[in-house]
Amino acid sequence: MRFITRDTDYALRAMVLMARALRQEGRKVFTVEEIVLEEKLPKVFLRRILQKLAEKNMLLSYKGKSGGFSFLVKPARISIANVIRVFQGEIELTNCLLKGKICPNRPECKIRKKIKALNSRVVKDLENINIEELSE
Amino acid sequence: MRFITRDTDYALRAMVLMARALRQEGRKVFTVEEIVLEEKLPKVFLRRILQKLAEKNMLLSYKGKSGGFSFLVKPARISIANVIRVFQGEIELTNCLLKGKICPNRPECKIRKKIKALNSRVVKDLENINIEELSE
DNA sequence: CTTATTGATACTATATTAGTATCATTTAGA
DNA sequence: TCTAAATGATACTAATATAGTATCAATAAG
Repeated sequence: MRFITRDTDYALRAMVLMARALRQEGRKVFTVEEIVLEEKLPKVFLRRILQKLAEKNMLLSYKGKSGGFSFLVKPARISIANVIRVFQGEIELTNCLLKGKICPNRPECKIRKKIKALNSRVVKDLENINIEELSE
Repeated sequence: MRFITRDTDYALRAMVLMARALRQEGRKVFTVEEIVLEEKLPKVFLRRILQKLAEKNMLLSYKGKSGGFSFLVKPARISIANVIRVFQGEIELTNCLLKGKICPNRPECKIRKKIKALNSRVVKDLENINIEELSE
């Protein structure tokens, strides 16, 4: 089962790396190249990922020579849930039941309700894990 | 995000239907055709799904004329977790970190530990929702 | 025996995921 | 001012997973 896709995974790793260097060495700006060397990730793919995080106002990007990416939001305020949402959309365990096509006759389906309650807990948990603590 | 695939979804619906008819009318054996008519599902696809449930010893199949499927295990003892496992394998939110390829340098990765704890809770929750109660 | 059923398996279609290629734009610094 | 190093944007390709169809074999009730 795929819960976290590679987009999300790479984004988390890149930011965890950045958060650690920020805390330990005060380093703020990272190029894609630097992160790729540390983490051994596909370069252009990671670039697009960081671009998206910048577009979503988690990171700040600097174009041109000696450019790169830094945090716009403090690592402590970026949760795993936030990152998942950027790349995978809303966290939704009940996809099977919410679309008319698949479950047209069950407006008050029990499976749905049960899974929704579970979903809320999962989301809450994911909201409570942030990049800062992951970097410690 | 895809948590429950259509296999799992159809399997749950078919069994919920069967459990309800069993409780309400004492009906035990259902043909694929009957379930398909009620739930509007693709026939051959559902057949394969029920075959798999039989293979995994949740259902019992009867071949030949007036054959069909019945429960081998009581609906109350079949959890959503059981069904997910049949079609999607072990419930594993940390697929991103457990495969050597993707995360070779982090044997004690923090993200992994956190998500593992979350995973345990999700599994526990899914173990506690069964077909019988879904049919009520 | 015939027919309605499941068993098994090969095939196809579609969607998603993962990644590459390429060119445009920006900007620091020689 | 020019160049090189960086991100921005977008189109393309490959691999994988998901969802389903088609078909024939085996079985067993009546």
